[in-house]
Amino acid sequence: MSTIVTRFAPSPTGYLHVGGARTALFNWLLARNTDGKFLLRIEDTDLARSTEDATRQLLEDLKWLGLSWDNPELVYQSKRLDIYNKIIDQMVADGKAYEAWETKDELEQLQKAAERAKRPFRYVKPNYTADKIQQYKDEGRRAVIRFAMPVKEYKFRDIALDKEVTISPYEVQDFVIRKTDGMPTYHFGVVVDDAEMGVTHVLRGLEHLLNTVNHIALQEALGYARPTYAHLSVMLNPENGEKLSKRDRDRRIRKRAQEWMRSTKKTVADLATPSGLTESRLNDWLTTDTIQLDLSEQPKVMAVVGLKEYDLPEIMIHDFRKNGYAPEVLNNFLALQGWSPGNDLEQMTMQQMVEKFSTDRLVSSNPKFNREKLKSFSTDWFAKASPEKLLATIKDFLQANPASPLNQATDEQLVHLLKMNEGFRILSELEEKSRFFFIPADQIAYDTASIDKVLVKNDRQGVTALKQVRDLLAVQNDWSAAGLETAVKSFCEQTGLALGKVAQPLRVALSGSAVSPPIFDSLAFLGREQTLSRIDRCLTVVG
RNA sequence: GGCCCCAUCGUCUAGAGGCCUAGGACACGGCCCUUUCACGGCCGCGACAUGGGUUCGAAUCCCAUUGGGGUCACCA
Repeated sequence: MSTIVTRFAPSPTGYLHVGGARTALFNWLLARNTDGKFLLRIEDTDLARSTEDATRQLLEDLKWLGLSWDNPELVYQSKRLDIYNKIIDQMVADGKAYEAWETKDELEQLQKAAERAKRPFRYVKPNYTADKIQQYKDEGRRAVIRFAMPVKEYKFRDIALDKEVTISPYEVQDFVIRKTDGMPTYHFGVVVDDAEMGVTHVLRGLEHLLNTVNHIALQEALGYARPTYAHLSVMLNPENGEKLSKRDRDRRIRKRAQEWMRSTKKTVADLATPSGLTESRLNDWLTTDTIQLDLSEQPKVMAVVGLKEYDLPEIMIHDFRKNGYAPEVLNNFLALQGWSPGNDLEQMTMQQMVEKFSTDRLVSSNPKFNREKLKSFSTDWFAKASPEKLLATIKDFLQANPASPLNQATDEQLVHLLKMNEGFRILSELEEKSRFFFIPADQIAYDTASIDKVLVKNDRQGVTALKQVRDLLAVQNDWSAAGLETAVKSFCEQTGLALGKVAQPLRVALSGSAVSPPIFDSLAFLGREQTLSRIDRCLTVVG
């Protein structure tokens, strides 16, 4: 039995997308399951979009997920031009490929004409005369190289679909293998590199299914072995049933902005002023689905319409990290999008997934990405995680959220916060509930609705209770959570107040909102001085 | 539109012709727990897209219809 070699071959255009991560995971799982090799290759042949920064982010995300690759030297396609050109030149010499002189514009015209005539567009090699070629050269045109694809029926087996896929001769056409800028196209790059790297199994998204015919034709022309193919289902956005896309985040913001304007009877101008964007820009964005806000504009609009980072659907791996998921949980959930170990088994460690993984349990229908279930997995994972694991995870989370006030916390305090927040789902929820501990008393923002409900309403009974409990706390000796609980509860018994009538005013006074960790833990964590000064400030606020 | 892929609860799925009165998980509903938000416990609701075959017998095999998705670049 020869070694199985898989690979992940992303193009570096930004942070890693969940779809890409899932493809990487499956390739990694297959390699680890069979004691094979998992290789990483950077497909940076699109000069306009590839950046070094993006490569760095990509590697960071892959490392965060724990998907280790086995080639110590990364393969960059942009560094392999000599190899590609040698092969391409030979193909041209052998008549297996040729120079084609049409410009992008000309090709586009042909495609449009075909669309108008309701015919599928297929490239047909024109008859270039020597004069014509000379004329093109004089115009300064540069030729691409096209592969003269043998016209015939192509068949290949797909082990994910568990079937033979047949492509008819009418579907094949001569495709570009070298662009005018001298770079190879994707089709050419993958075929050559997969062969040279000894890749035996290609697991990739279903969107590549029809590309496979180009690849096997090239393999035949070049005398390469054909790898085993498995095309994975496509993860879908549950809201519209389409492929998950970065644009989904922008859509969510637009939807919220429209709701905000409707419910508060605001105009575009009301949105423009506080966000600092122009009215015309916002108008275009609000009315056109294809126009997106860029990364610097998004937060400005979000702040105005009341959207938080974690309200947006996570699409990039980095989004999940920032929202406080553990990488193991994400991997577990991603593994279940298009694969199932059977036997009602769902929650697994990385090790279990490696042991159980098998390509014949791949599921071929497209899953809708269900974040609620992911969140539930996360809840269970955090509940079971060891203290050391929890601490490491929250520190990683804070590293991804440098602006969080929790970055001031000591390790000991973090452990404490983790303990008092038991039952939390994701770390961003813990952060949201606990950040007030680390915000100076005079910077606490009071939520007006909570102030009104808990303190002002019902003849300011809440204010009265708060004043009384302040007096009690001022002389309280035992400032432990248990001691505070005893003191406050006996106070409740004496006054006949329900605990909630005391705890909620306190909570609002300390945190500014009606939500916090358990009240006695919170008091103990803050300490007497902070507690009293926050109560005093709150009392000034309510007057 | 051409071509290709897919089709079990709202969602992710189990199911390899009789173990199916279709199992699990998430979501949802009810009750319980509770100082808030969560968490947790118990109970419940809920699916084989449709129509034809094949077979003693079909969620499972075949065909058609319908529906969904993908793809038609000098982007990967």
